[in-house]
Amino acid sequence: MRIGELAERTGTPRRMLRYYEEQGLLVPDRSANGYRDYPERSVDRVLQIRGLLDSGLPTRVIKQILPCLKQPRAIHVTDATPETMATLERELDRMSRRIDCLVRSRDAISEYVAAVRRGGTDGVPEPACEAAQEAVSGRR
DNA sequence: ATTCTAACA
DNA sequence: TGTTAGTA
Repeated sequence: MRIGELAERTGTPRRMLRYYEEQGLLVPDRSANGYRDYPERSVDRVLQIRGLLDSGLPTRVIKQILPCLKQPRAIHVTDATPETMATLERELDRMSRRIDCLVRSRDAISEYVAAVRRGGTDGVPEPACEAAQEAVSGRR
């Protein structure tokens, strides 16, 4: 399939699809006319890439483990070289920190939203306001 | 009509 | 990232 179809089927901008190629992730074949030609499996592959990206993994790390990933899903790296394992452990750490941050943000924003719904736009308790501001700005 | 590359602000 | 240009 060509880039347009893959873009629609994965909800990913063509621009990003070309970017992934630049970064060495999904490198498609080229048809005679020079158009990128993606195999069916690309749909899952793009979804997997996006999932990893959304999880905060940098493209360089994804590039490092993507070729080892088992077709469908599940992040089971086939050949676990010690270097790769070290990278993965570092990422695991970052993820945990990120999750903590997200939880704080969710709770703070949730509290703020609840406060606004119950009281007017003005009578919002200071604590909820500050907590939300803090969370949104990524501080702490 | 679609895609391609490259590059601007 | 949007977008535009000039192609194939």
